[in-house]
Amino acid sequence: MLGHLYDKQDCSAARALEIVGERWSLLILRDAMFRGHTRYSDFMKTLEIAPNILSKRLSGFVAAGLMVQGEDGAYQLTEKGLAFKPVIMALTAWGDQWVGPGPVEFITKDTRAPVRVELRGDAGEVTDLARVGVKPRD
Amino acid sequence: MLGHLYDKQDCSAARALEIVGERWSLLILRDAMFRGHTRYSDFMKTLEIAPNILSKRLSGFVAAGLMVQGEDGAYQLTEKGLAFKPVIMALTAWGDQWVGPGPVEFITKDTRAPVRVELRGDAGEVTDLARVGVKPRD
DNA sequence: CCGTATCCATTCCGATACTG
DNA sequence: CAGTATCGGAATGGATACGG
Repeated sequence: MLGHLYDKQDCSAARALEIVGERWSLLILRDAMFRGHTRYSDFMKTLEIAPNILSKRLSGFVAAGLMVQGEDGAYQLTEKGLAFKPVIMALTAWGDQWVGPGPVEFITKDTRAPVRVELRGDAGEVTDLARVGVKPRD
Repeated sequence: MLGHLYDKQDCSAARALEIVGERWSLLILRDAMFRGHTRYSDFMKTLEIAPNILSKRLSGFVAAGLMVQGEDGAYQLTEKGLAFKPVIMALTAWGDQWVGPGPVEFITKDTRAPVRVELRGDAGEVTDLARVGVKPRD
């Protein structure tokens, strides 16, 4: 974890990045969420990461409550960790469209129907990117 | 930019992170997208970032096509840069729910109606987090 | 085999000083 | 105002050795 590097940023994004903003963090979460990795060695196989760094990241995720480590040593995502899925999906979709196509498509596990990240309003209407801003603080 | 650190990862998310995966990158994009920052000094005011790092990040974004620099020196987001909005929104929403509430709500600029990041299928149906996976490669 | 700890080289980052 | 140069320190990467 980055700790309090972004502490002066009164912003949810900054606080999120204190937990997942280090190198390799997002790729580890991607593999945990979408490749079903749970073991230290699973991540070592797909990520060309230094062993000490992987160890540090996994411990950090446990400390931050994104993962729990079972008695057998397996790292399981918590609800907090699983809730991070849309971030990975949005990042993947952006890379897919603007950097270069990849082999990844998101689907439901049961019906296998495609699923995408979208911007929607209260009534469920799709909202164009350019129209979206932040609500000014009072 | 990180260059080719994640090169072996045949994945859109990894390629995206080579462009936006360094420290401060996402916060700079946040300020460009949601606070309307365009000048070097704008970012210096809200981000407690070292000047050399900010310089490097902004140049990197221009090199990567996320921003263009006008003759007056202002940094403007391109379509590629604007398309990154859902990632910041998803990250903010996660931080808001799981790390601590922030003052940020997303709305449309015209009607001021709330907008959120959602997972939807082809028919527009909302899809639960836990049901989403990736389509296996052929 | 799973995972951790250590050593060292390299890269990255932060603070400050400086230039046009 | 908009950056660039420099330098010390922190984070990272790679190899290897260690403990269960």
